[in-house]
Amino acid sequence: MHANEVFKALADPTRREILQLLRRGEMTAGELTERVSSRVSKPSMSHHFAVLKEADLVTSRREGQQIFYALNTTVVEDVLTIIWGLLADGRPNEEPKT
Amino acid sequence: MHANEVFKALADPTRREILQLLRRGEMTAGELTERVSSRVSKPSMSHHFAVLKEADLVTSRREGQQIFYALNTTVVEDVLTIIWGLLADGRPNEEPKT
DNA sequence: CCTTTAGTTAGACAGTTGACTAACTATCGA
DNA sequence: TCGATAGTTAGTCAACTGTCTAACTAAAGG
Repeated sequence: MHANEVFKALADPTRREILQLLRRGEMTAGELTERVSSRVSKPSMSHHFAVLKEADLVTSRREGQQIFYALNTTVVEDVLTIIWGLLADGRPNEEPKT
Repeated sequence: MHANEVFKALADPTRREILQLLRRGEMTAGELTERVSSRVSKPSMSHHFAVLKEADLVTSRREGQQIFYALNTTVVEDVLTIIWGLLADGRPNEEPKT
């Protein structure tokens, strides 16, 4: 698990928004480019997709002219585990707040 | 909650190592500087402490000549919530793997 | 084939980051 | 008050990041 790539990927607000848009299901590059609030160019978006793929946070598949991106849900638990390992160890747990 | 500051703070391996060292309890700036594997200078470490404080990931307190840093454990749940919100929504939960 | 549409790759450029050395501030102890 | 110790602040610099435009690749449809 590449913690460095994952956190660097998450450190950009546009990329976090892409991930949020993908929570409901896969979406094409063009659709994501239209919906992202920062309204960056297609090449910039393409770059962000590459970073997210490098971090293994999304997968892609081509269908005709379009490329569909989707959350790589298998990485979710890994990420949570890393954060937990970074911040929540060392002492017995506090009372969980639900 | 400043997601951007938090993720930028977590995107550096030295800072993640600082957080890991702090899991067992508070530690002085000097002690952290000695123990960090990248062996960077004191000013560089001071910079990292500032970034971590800005992200509200650590707290500090002076005791005599030394400054003790500690994990801000109250932010842990917030961070986990952000990650969960970014990556784990949109569909009914899978079977939790415990 | 040629054109259109969808997306990526290449290259440039400003802004940010992480590192260093040098100098400064703060506290302790004699 | 002087010197030593612990950290921070200031200033510099190379490397990295995010953005853009221009040019390229891939597929569809006539």
